[in-house]
Amino acid sequence: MHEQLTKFITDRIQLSEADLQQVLSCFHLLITKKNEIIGRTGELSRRMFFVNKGCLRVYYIKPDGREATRRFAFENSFSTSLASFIGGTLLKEDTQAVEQSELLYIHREDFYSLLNTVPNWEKFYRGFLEHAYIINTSRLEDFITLNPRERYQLLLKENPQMVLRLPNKLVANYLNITQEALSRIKSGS
Amino acid sequence: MHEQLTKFITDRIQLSEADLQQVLSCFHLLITKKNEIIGRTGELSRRMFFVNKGCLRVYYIKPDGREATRRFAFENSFSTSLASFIGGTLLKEDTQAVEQSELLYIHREDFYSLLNTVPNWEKFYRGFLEHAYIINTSRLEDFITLNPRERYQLLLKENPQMVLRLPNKLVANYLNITQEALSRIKSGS
DNA sequence: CTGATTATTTGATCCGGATCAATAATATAG
DNA sequence: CTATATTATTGATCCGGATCAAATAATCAG
Repeated sequence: MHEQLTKFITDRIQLSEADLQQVLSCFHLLITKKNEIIGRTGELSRRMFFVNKGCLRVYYIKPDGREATRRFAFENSFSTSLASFIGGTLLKEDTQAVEQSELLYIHREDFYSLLNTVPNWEKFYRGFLEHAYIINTSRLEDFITLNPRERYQLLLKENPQMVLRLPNKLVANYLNITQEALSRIKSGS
Repeated sequence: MHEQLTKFITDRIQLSEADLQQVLSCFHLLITKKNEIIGRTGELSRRMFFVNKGCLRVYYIKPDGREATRRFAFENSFSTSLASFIGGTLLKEDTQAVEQSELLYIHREDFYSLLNTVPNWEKFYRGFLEHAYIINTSRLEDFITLNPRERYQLLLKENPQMVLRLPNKLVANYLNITQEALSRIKSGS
């Protein structure tokens, strides 16, 4: 059950067997149904998820009820509403399992206490933060430098699985355009 | 010369006097002229800046030559093209002093070697990364959830100095709209 | 101080993507 | 398998912000 997570961690930092076991013991299994919501705006940010199987979607809900997708997380990636997780504050976004998923989650308190008990965990967290920052900055760059068609073409090039695997509706939302607009872009008109 | 920087650091982490001196000794003064460019797209990311006085602007240059501003940094904040700084890779954006500025910079190698020599520097870096992540995510949120007028109103509310201190042209660019559009928004039409 | 450059404002027009609407195609539940 | 709901496509229209243009105001260099 923990193979993928073990690989993810040991690819990034060195851990003694005891430390590894301590880390793994903090993670719990969560099986979700398709479309199940596992984090809601306004709740306290309490968990960080590792995706063993399936896909998570993190999205803002606008005042008019519409959604704006910040991120998708597929197999072998971590996902949390980090901005809230850091301070243990209220969530500003929902997290939804887009597919039937198999997740491993760690509680916020456990995550941060590992920083004190496992010597290399600080380094793991550092790498995690750096990666999260880079991903987010790249996405910000896309929005301020590209138009919708260019954003789609870039996504198709850099992350084809996302276009192939997810319904158009969600891909369009991720690109911050309507599904009608995406449909027209795809048909090349 | 190092008072503001000292305060910034000691507000965030505890350091022995010796450690503090070691950290400060890594920083060098740079006085810039107005509009001087201190980091260019394509160069290696080598420095991180602390703004003692003045203002930095970090912006992408699009294929057609137009610019897209990612960030402004005013007094008492750090600024670097972090995504490139982390890996020591090529810059994807320019950094420009928008005003005559007084900066303290640290070389990338020195910054990262402090992680090994100053016990609490890892914690400082962690806080830095967390803060940078939060800022960037908030900006991404603004772009995917707000329209130009709403982005301006939020900026005026949360960061009035930016609107008051910078030329409209730059504020508009930061909001990712034209200066004509900003002018019309301001005049309330 | 003065001329030249740069920034701002205002107006006219244009255009990409949103919205609204109607089918058609798929997916899902029972 | 079938009925129902959801998603995708296509067309018509609309609208916010871009573009282009011109006049004014503000800055800056000498």
